[in-house]
This record gives sequence, C-alpha cells and structure tokens, in this order.
Amino acid sequence: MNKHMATQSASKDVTDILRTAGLRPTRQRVSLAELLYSKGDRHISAELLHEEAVAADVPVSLATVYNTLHQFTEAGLLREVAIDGNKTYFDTNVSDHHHFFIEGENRVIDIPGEVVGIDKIPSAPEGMEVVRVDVVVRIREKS
Amino acid sequence: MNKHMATQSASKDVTDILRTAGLRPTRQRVSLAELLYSKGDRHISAELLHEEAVAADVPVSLATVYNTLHQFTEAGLLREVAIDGNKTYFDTNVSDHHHFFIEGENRVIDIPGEVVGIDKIPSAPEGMEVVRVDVVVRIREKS
DNA sequence: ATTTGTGCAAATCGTTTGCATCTGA
DNA sequence: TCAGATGCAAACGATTTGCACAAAT
Repeated sequence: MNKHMATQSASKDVTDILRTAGLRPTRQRVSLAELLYSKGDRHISAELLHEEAVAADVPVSLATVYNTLHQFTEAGLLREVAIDGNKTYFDTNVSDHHHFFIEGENRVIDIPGEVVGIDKIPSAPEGMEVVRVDVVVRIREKS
Repeated sequence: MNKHMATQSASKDVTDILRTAGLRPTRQRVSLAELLYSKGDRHISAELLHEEAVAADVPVSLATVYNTLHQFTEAGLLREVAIDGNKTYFDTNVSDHHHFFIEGENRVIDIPGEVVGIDKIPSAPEGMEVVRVDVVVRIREKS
C-alpha cells in the first residue's frame, strides 16, 4: 500500500498524528510538523518556521504557516506562548511547564523539570475557573 | 503663585510626581496621569486611555498617549504587562504582584494580596540573573 | 467530484516614527 | 529663548483575510 516506505518512516507517524487530529495530512502540514518536532522542544515564531521551511525546500506561504500553526494549536499539538507582546511563539512542548524569557535576546526556553512550585494557587473570582497558570521568569545577562 | 488653587488640588500632586520623575508636567501628561491614577489600580491599553482622554475633553493624539505611557513606564510610574500578545497593557500598580487574565474578555485584574507563593524560583542559567517573575492565572467563565 | 487546503496580494491592527509646529520653564 | 513636547500622517511589522487555483479523499 505504501509505495515508498523507505522515505516515509518519519512521515508515517506525523501523518497519523494529523489524521487523528482531524487534519488532512497535506504536503505542507506534514513538512511543517516534521520541522517542528524533529528537533526536540522548540519555541518558534511563524516567520522563523516559514524561513526554515523554505530553506528545507518546502516552499510554503507565510499565510499557510500561520493557518497551520493555529490549526495545530487547536488540535492540541502546539501551545501558544504569549510573553512578549509583539511576537507570538509556539511551543512544541504541550505538557505543563514554565518558561524563562531572555530579555534583550527575545528568546524563550523551558524551565527544566518541575522546578517551579506554586504553593498557593489563588482561587478564581466567583463563577470563574482556572484554565492555566503561566509562570515566566524574566532573566538577563548578569551585569 | 497659583492662580486657580481650587481646581488644582488634584493636579498639584501629579505635577510634583512628574517633576520628580524628570518629566515636564505638560497639559497632556498631567491629564493622562490623572486619568490613570484617579480610579484606583488599572490595567489599561493605549487605545482605551486615548478614548478616555478624548471623552474627558483632553484631546491628545494617540501617538502622544503611546509616548507618555512609555515615558511613565521608564520613570517607574507604570508597569508594562505583556500577557496577550496582540495588545499591551499598562498597570498603574507598580508593586510586586501578579495577575488574573480573563479569557474571552481580554481583561487583566490584579491577584489580591500575597496570594501567590512561589516556593522554588528556578535558578537562572549560567551568567544570567532573574529580573522578575511573572505569574498569570488564566481564568474563564465556569462552564 | 467534492471538499478542504494553499498561495498570493491586499487589508487590518497595534504601534512607531519623521517632521513641522507649539509650549513650558 | 529654545530644549523638549505634541500632532499628524505616513511607515511599519506581525498577523489575517478574500478569493482563484490546486490537491486530497
């Protein structure tokens, strides 16, 4: 059934993931997914992913990159990290964790392990429920 | 020296604050400061503040509102709250505290008291120092 | 064949900037 | 006076959208 097994070992899983998520595994989506997940946890902007795709000979339009990132996010494959205001980062690590934000460099990195302990999660106001707690530790070059 | 004392009781303090911060107390800056600080703690966007100013018969350009907000921030009179990505909020509460973010409404409110306890602040990577820890508790209408 | 995705370029939104004009000390 | 502030409109960067074309099932 698969005509080119050899070249599809990596694509195969991605294809299934997409299908399971209810997304048609198109060329662009498969390629983008591979770029996203083949290098460990990443925090990437739409623009950067677009550049990577083009560099990897997967010409895809910026608009499609945006669409894809949002679809992946809705499907739970990515998490949007809103830290800086002007740019949106997408985190390939969907599990519960927090971030360092390097000021000046505008870079986001995961805080390793279960290092942040919040001992008192404040109770939400009447009729509200907590969706998620985000912790951002802003750091800079030691002066 | 003050010709219209009666109308200046509120303006007086603001004027001093601005002067102390090294900012010339111009009409616009004084008015914006009053709008900002006369209603308790606020989390306001440039656009909204602009609308309020115009509504209060203090015609000021949006560009000036942006300039002013940034100058106030540099002077330590305001704190920038980056939560949402597409919009920047300025917090009139400069003290150490954290925020609820109401999804859907895109509203920011202070978490009252010293309710958030972070028991382990992760150590920053080599050569880096922690500037600040931001905690955002995302909440939504209970379903 | 039908449905869904893609590309392009134009549109939008928040924010910033350049520059001529005004204003506070 | 004159450095510093303001207003306007144009410039900007990130993101979105509309619509004709292409690809997946």
